[in-house]
Amino acid sequence: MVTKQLLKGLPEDADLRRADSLAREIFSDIANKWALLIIEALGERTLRFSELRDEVEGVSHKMLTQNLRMLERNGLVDRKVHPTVPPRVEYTLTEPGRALRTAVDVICGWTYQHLGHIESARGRFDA
Amino acid sequence: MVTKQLLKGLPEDADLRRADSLAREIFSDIANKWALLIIEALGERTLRFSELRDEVEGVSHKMLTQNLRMLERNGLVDRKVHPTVPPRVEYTLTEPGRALRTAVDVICGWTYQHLGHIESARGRFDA
DNA sequence: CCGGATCCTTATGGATACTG
DNA sequence: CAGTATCCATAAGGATCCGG
Repeated sequence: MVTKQLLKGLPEDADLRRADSLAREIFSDIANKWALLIIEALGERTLRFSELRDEVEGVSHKMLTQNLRMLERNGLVDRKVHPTVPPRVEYTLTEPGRALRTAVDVICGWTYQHLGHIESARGRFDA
Repeated sequence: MVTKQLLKGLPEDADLRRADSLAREIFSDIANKWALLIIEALGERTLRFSELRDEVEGVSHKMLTQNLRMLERNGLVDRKVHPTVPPRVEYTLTEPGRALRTAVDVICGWTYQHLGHIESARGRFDA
C-alpha cells in the first residue's frame, strides 16, 4: 500500500510493516462492492436490517449480514438491538464510518459524471 | 445506487433507470481490491506491466491483466504498446482515471488514519 | 424480524504452459 | 516481456430451513 522503500528490512521498519499489513487487510475488507454500497446506503440515517436489504438492491440476506458483521467488527457501523418482539435491529455509521462515506460519495459522483466517457470508451474497446 | 424513488415507473424515468443500471455496473467493476490498488499504484506515473506487478504486491499475473483490461475498457487507463523486442507495454491513468484516483487516495488515507480505532474495535468485537 | 447454519452451484483466482 | 489459454482447487454466494 505504502511505497516499496518501506520494505527495506531496517529494524525500525518493523511496526511500519505491521501497520502496512494491517492497512492492507482493512483495505481488502472494505474495498468490495457490497460493503461500499452498504456504507453509502446508511448515509446519514439509521436503518433496520430489512430496510437496508431494500435499499441496497440486489444484496442477498447472506451478503448483507456478512458485510454488516465485518463493518461492525471494524468499527464502521454500530449495531443496536431492541429487545422487542419481533426484534428490531438498527445499523448506524460510526464517526469513522461517516468519514469513509464521504470518499464513497466521491466515487459515486465520479461514476455518474463519467458515464458518457465510459460508455464511449467501451464502444471503442469492444470494436 | 440513486434513491429508490427513481424507480416509480414513470415514463420519463426510462433513461434514468438506464443510467442507474450502467452506474451500478461500473461501480461493480471498479469497487474491487485489485482495481483500486492498481489505480493507486499508477498514481501520477506511467508503469510497465512488470513494474505494476512489483508495485501491487500480491497480485497475480492473471488478476493484473484481467483488471488492466477492464480498466482500459472503461477508459480509466491508457495502454501503450511499444513494438520493440522484447515488448514494452506501458499503462497510464487517463484524466477520468486520475480523477478517480483522488477518491482512492482518500480511502487509503482514511485507512491509515483509523488503524488504531479499527484495531481496538476488532479487539472488542472478537471478545 | 433477524440471524445463524447447511447445502449446493457457480465463479474466482492461482499455477502452469505456450505464443509473438 | 507481455499476454492468452487451460486446468483445477477453493472460495463466494444463493436458497432454504430452523431457532430466538
